[in-house]
Amino acid sequence: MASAISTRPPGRPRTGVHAAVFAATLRTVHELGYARATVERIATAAGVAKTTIYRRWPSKGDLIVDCLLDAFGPASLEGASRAEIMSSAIHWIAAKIGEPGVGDAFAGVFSDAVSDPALREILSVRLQDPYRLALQDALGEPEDRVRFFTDVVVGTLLHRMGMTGAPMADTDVAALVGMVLPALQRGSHPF
Amino acid sequence: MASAISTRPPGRPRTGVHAAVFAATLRTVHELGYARATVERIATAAGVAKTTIYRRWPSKGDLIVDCLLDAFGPASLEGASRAEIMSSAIHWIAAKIGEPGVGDAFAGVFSDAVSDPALREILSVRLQDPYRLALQDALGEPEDRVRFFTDVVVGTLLHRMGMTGAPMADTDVAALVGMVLPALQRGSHPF
DNA sequence: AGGTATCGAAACCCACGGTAGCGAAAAACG
DNA sequence: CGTTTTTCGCTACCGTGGGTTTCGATACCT
Repeated sequence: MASAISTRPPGRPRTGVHAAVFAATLRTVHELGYARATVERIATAAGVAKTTIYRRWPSKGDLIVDCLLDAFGPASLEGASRAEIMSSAIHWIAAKIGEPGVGDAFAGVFSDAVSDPALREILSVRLQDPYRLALQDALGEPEDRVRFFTDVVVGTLLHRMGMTGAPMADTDVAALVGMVLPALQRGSHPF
Repeated sequence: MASAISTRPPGRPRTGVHAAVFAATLRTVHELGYARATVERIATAAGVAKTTIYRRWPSKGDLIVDCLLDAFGPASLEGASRAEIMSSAIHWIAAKIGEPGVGDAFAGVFSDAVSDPALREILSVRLQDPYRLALQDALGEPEDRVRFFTDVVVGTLLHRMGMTGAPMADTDVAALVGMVLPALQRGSHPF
């Protein structure tokens, strides 16, 4: 296969624009809300043409998911015991969702995904699955249980965000931890 | 104030169309999903003109909220103990969200509300507040606690619905109950 | 310089929420 | 019956936003 990789293709190279677009996305979503954060406005805020955005991301949903992946970064999942791991994971995702723009963007794509199976697939596979698999491994819990805990934690945080417009306060996050941990310890038979 | 009520106003009376529109709304949302359930399509499915819909409901959000109010009906909130009341409430809302069209409509309007403060107000005041107040009364719990439980229960159910496209299975609803009840019993200090 | 691929700008298409204007139909009243 | 009043369905329309197309300009490599 010829010289394969590492040979720079001919023509004008792409300008590195991901970082600027991600920053502009979060900033715009934070200032205007998800619905008013149009691709046009995001492009303008990033100092880039709308067409350039669509050359890199096939849809607004893909852009947001990539932006969230960049904002979340790798999961930490620290802790000596299963309880500590779960606790730190909840605090971690709550803090991330609390960052300006991140929560709005997350709730926004999730909303769009409800009636868009393709976007739902992207959201599920690219954003949630990696963290879910890491959690399964760290906790030694089966897939369904981790999915259940994910529904509870992320669902609660997003519902609060969606209804009040503000991220969940620390005391409530603590209450969430205090509610999930016993269920984790009890095992898979809460009856 | 003259003859006040009970005097029939002149002119052509309105055709009773609410029931047909509500049914058409749930059916259309169930078959096509929230995003494809346009007002135009709902009107056609109800055998009514789009303008007639907008003569009765100021926006699509109001229509959906009214439709959900009609579908939910009054809360039951039966049970001898606080635990039984909470348990029956969770099963009740889970069953309602599981009805064809209801969950999709709920998740859809919730999604729209994320970036639409006016719609969020409608959703909060007309749909959630009545049930929340009834729960506060029945459980004897303060507002913040009931809001927290609402976030957990509704958030979890909607997150599951949004990610999988299907309502939560009974065993998972039971697990949800098994997670919430101890927290309810523990009182407001889960530390 | 020549080849190639990207960039920005502008025009465009389409779907959808929501509005305006109109003639027709349905009731009440004389 | 005709007049009045209100609603009906229909069609045309507007604004916005996601996404595409086209085209000249520009940046890189050989």
